[in-house]
Amino acid sequence: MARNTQSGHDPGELGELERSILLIIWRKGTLTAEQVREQLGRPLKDSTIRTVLRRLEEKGYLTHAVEDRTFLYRPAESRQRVAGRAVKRIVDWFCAGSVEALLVGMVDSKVLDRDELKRLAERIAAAKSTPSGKKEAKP
Amino acid sequence: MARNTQSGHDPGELGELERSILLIIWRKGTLTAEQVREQLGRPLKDSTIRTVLRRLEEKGYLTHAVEDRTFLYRPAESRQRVAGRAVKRIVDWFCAGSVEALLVGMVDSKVLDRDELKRLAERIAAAKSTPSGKKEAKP
DNA sequence: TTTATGTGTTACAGTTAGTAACACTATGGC
DNA sequence: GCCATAGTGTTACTAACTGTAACACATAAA
Repeated sequence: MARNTQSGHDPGELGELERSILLIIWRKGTLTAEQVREQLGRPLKDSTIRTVLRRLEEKGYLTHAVEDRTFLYRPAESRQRVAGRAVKRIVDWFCAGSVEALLVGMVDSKVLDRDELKRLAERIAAAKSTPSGKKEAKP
Repeated sequence: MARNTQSGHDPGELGELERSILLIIWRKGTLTAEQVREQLGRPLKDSTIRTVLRRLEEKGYLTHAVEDRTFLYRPAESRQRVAGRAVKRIVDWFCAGSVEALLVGMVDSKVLDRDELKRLAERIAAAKSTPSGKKEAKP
């Protein structure tokens, strides 16, 4: 046996190419395989691109709609949402579920500055604590 | 070609068993292969345990000292520090380096509650902004 | 010297990501 | 109606990584 065996999908399982492609789609919104290929710097056959796109869809990161006989791929979830879940996984694994421990760890490993954290927290709390109609992509 | 090809080490690359063992060592501090085996619930041969321990050391998560002809494994880094770096990787990949975006994502995906975030931030800021001798494991 | 106990080496199988060829199908131009 | 083109579906091969372990070697204890 080998490799993760994770139930749900979550990044970290993404390879380099998958990630690049996913990022491109997040950036552009909706793309065909061909367009993705153009965006990528690397010279890859389009069967390659399409295989990766299909896998990303299987893993739940993308969806597609068929328009005029062509697949239009779109993100199935926002970048940040995916990132949020990825972090949750880390928190569960390495911080016994304690977000606080994680934040402390981030401060420790200089990923985040103490003061910055405080500022951000305030900003975020302020920005959204008043659900002033601000629509929100839901689960 | 396949699998990550990451330069530095970072979790996410850890398999289930590796993670379990790493967690045990973080919990207990210093252990021999045998002790690790006892801690694990599963019935694994000790060559298995030792292989995994060696790999974890190669990856930089553990160190060992030889005492009386026996290997004593210890964490090379704290759990939280490793978690912090893992999160940084995610932030870089999926949030273009913006921790703020990540925090927002966490709030979005319900990993973290807005208010909780604020409380934690304050607590953390308060707890350590006065480096009152509180020793700290350094990089 | 034999026996434990612990280490080093080597290996094999399963999974996944990177990469791609090839076959099949509409669709538009001639 | 026939063919070339564009796009899809299927299938496959390889390398890397993890889980799992056997086996050989060394040394301390009995």
